[in-house]
Amino acid sequence: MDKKQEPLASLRERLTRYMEERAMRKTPERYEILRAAGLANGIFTIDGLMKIMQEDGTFQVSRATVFNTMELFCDAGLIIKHPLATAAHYELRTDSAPKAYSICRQCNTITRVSTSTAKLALQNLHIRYFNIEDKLLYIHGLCRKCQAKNRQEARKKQNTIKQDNNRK
Amino acid sequence: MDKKQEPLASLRERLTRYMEERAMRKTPERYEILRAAGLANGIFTIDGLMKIMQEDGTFQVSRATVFNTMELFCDAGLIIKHPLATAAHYELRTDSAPKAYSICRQCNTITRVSTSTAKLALQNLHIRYFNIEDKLLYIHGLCRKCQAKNRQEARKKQNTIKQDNNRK
DNA sequence: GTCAGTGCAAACTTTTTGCAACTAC
DNA sequence: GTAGTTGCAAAAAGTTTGCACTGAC
Repeated sequence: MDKKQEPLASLRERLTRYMEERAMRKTPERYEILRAAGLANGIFTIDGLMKIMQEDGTFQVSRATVFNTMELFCDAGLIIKHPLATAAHYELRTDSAPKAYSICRQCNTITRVSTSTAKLALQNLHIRYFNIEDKLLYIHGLCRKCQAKNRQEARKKQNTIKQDNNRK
Repeated sequence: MDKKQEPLASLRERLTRYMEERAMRKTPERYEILRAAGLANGIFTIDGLMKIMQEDGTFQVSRATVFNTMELFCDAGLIIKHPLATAAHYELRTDSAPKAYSICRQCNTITRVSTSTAKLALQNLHIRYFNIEDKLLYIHGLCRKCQAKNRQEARKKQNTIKQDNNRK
């Protein structure tokens, strides 16, 4: 069995249990969307998920249903929602361990980063009267690509100024 | 001098420097919006900021300009943007120390929390090739109020079921 | 058979953009 | 005077909602 499918199977069970407890209908759409989220393999957007389902092909679900279902999955604790400036990003939530992400303020790319050091510190962090479900650390800044891009543009600009000076 | 005004004065200077370096216009609107952000005293939204400026009265700025200016302030590193599910929240950025927030998944309230323990662990956290500007820890879960509210509703529901059973 | 859930389109909210008018330089 | 900014309104993008239809129970 594909190793990646294991957490997905667990999530599927949790979804079933969640819906049964609340007497909700176990529609094929809901399971299909969860499956597609598994195929996404990491962080994804609604658009991305729609594309995956279209390419995968076997099943068509409307955009509105995907939105509604994502909210259900969030409430059920099956996915994590990252409400970024551009569009909400999601990812499967296989455990409740603290997670860290880098977000580039220029290209808005979000990337999961592994920070075992920070994780340990955050693990036993509590807040009085607040029932913690998730700890998400967002590290904002400039990614490698954008740093390089900016350096190059600064160089170009510098050259233009030099040319201007030579012309005088 | 009002103690609270000190960081604001520093931010004003940084704004001036930022704009001068880029030959941007030091318009009264920009300084006025920064002042209003100081009056907000914590985390605020665009709507909240507009209201503050209306009540404060001396100056009127259009919504679009506030949005544009907030982006400028972000780029200048004067404010932190929290792109939440409901609407973006902002706050003045007086230093680059790691910050933590609790966000209730039910009422969407965001609150700054002091976590000296986590701060220390996050302080010396680095990512290869990534130029870190801010570290924001979001702690998702249920706030005290919503927990109480949910408990109360569960109790009410339980009573209804009991009544149903008695009727039979 | 019933009603929760879906699909579609339309509404809604937040944010961005185009353009004329303005004003800081 | 000129070009960067503002204000307004209109557009865009993302998300939510209303309603008729469908299918899970």
